[in-house]
Amino acid sequence: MKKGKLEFISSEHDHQRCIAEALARAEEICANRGQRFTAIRRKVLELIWQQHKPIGAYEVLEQLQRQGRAAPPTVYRALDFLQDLGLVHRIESLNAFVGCNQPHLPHEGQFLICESCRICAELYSDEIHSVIEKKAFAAGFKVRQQRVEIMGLCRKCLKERSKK
Amino acid sequence: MKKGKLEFISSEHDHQRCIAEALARAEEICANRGQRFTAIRRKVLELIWQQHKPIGAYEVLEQLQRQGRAAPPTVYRALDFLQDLGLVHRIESLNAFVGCNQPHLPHEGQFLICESCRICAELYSDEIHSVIEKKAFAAGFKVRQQRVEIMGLCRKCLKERSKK
DNA sequence: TTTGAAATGTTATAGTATTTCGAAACATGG
DNA sequence: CCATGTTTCGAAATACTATAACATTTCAAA
Repeated sequence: MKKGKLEFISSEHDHQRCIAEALARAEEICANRGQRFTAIRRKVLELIWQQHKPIGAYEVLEQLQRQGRAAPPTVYRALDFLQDLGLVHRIESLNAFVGCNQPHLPHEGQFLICESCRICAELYSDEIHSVIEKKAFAAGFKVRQQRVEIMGLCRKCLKERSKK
Repeated sequence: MKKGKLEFISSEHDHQRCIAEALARAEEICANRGQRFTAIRRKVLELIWQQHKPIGAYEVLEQLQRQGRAAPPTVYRALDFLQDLGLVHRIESLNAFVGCNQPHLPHEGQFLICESCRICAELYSDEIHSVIEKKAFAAGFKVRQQRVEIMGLCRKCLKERSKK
């Protein structure tokens, strides 16, 4: 991932490696915080990272069930855990979950969601963050968390659309 | 409502009038667009405006049922209609709905949600809007809609908390 | 007054998330 | 190594949120 400038995932990127890195980061973060990165949690995180698209809890559940029994609470517990550690974000407008690329940095969620291909990328813009903070403060509001969800078309889908 | 600076709803504001104004605005907007402001739609909007807090669809349903039969689709249809006209916004992180103060202006949703008293106020910040637009554009993304949901404490709850 | 479109009624069902309680796995101190 | 308390997981039930599908009614324009 380039620094400073977000790029949508290119089709040629090595996704197996991408997943492996995410799992490695997760392992490290859990270790640092004395949390257990159990088999279920690892599997759920891995399933989420299969694509750069948000995935629903019940979709995760279905996948899990292909290798044994599982019930909704199993998935939701894992998702809660992963969210608490910043490894996964919930996309409110989709009721779905996506892996976080920068779990080591504390940040608020800023998401670009492509309505065509469903890919979801994260912005890490201090500028957006601070403008929101400023405006909220001006209204006498103390911010605990801010979520930004941006719907539209990613670069790739935009290009394809203009071809026609 | 003051211009330029958002104020959280003060407890002494004349809420009956507030509701009446919202209904009058709705009536006008419907008329302008050749849409029917039916009894159900009016009632649902009125229920939503009872408080400046987001209200769930099933809560609206319960209220509706106090004066006759009603089923979920009735409520969701009215909510869809009201959202299409900008009279109501959906707060994604709460699965709930809140009335819009500025339905005549096209705008994206920017919400301040108090986690203590649940009151929800809307920002109308061009600055937030344009910064998000700019950053998305820089990422090659074409924005169709943006949602900002800010969780924290409103002025009033903040003050009360500091008393203790 | 007919008629076609929009709105509503009704039943069923899909989709998302949590509660509750009990069993198992794990880390830690003795 | 065992006892013990804590965390994690299993399992069943249920709550909450939203939509599908089709019948019926309402309304306005021809």
